Amino acid sequence: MLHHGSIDQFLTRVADRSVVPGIDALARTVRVTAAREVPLDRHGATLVYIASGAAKLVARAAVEREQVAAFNFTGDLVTVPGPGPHAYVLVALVDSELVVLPYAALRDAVRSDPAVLARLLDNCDAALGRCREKALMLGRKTASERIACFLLAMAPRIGATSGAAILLDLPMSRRDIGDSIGLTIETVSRQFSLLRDSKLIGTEGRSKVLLLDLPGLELRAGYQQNPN
Amino acid sequence: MLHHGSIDQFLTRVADRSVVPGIDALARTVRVTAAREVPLDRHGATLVYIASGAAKLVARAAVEREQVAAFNFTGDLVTVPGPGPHAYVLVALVDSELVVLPYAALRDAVRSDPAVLARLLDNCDAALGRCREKALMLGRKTASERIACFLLAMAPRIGATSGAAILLDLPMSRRDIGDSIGLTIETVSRQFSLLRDSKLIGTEGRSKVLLLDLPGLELRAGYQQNPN
DNA sequence: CGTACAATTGAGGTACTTCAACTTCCGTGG
DNA sequence: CCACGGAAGTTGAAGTACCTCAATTGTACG
Repeated sequence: MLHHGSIDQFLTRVADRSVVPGIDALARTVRVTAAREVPLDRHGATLVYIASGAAKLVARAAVEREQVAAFNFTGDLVTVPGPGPHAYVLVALVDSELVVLPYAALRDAVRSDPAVLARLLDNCDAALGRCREKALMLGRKTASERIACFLLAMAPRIGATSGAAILLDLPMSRRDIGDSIGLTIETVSRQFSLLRDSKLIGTEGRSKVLLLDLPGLELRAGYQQNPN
Repeated sequence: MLHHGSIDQFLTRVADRSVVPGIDALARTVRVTAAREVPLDRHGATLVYIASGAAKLVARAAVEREQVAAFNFTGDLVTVPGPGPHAYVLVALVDSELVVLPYAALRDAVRSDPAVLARLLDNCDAALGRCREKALMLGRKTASERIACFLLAMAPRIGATSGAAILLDLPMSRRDIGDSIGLTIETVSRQFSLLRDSKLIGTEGRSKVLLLDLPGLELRAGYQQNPN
């Protein structure tokens, strides 16, 4: 039986094997071009696997007031919440290949499959951990701390080591960054300039950021060493 | 074999049965009095079941700058993150009975137990959903919207219907509320006063809040009906 | 009933936003 | 290859929502 390549990739990465009973009836492969919203069935939560590309999970607080709940990259698994007090949409940041599944139906299909459940739980734990760090940032950090936190959080996810420095090729705009960390584009821009002046980062073009001084950035981010 | 009552309760609620192999070696029952930090092994993440009481999960952004990541109540399951860029502690809001387990060891013990994994996943999904709503609130809502959101979020968790209204007996202080929604105690207090003046809520003593007008509060909270 | 702490209320300060103008980047077409 | 044009980003000046500091009032516990 023939699978689309993205679903194969999803199965081997998420289930550690090529077959999950009933998955073909659920999974749908979608190509989405940059800046386009991922089309979803809106009857409940949706699970999206990013076979390639990058996306932002956006919550609408009001017209012209959006909060980026998460950025996700190739290989990531995202759950998009269903109906609730606020509407969530997934928007591609670059041309992307995605596998889309209704979350409830998937959960039911893998109900007695501990390996897949464990994988989903790992993924959810990681997302929760990142979301808590984001909440901390949004609630109790200054603008300059937020930018440093943001860059440090991106480093392990999309950073490439470049000598002693780390190179980030950010697929999101200043507006997306601002919507993610609760600032305006102007404030984001000013803070980037300040970090550049402090020699903590270097920039190249619109999207490339070079993290020059990680300890300095961690200090700026207000990272507290866990005292234990 | 004799279990402590709280562990029994944990097992029947989380595993839907009274036995999980190896659980006795892992689980520890703890009584914590109000305002006390829950003692945890700090080698990794910890799972805490609240057999009775209430607790706040606190992240330290800096000295005198705390963010409440979550409030949890009787019957809730909380994962406390282990070492990372910021330190997390769980603090009892009232006298509480808790079951404490090292998360990694528990995960290993239930590795091939789909029922427990599914329960943990349900719990994590719910926590992630609430955390995302909190991030939205912290990033893009005004002070008055935040208070309304907070009260509406508490309603289904600890609210008691009182005629057409909902009565909340809040176990947390104004400072805790402020640390949860990213405001100072003074701003929280002022917003409570404004809501009272608008007849959207009533208050009684320090802790009791009566939600008088849910549609009005939802409007004030900036809830967007999911358009689908 | 008195004390200690929590909450409220007021006045002034500030970090970030808003509004505006300018500059840079980069894809497109000459 | 270079020039053009529009969007993205940067920088500056003024405004505002929330914070900080301070004093008062309220609440619950001994």
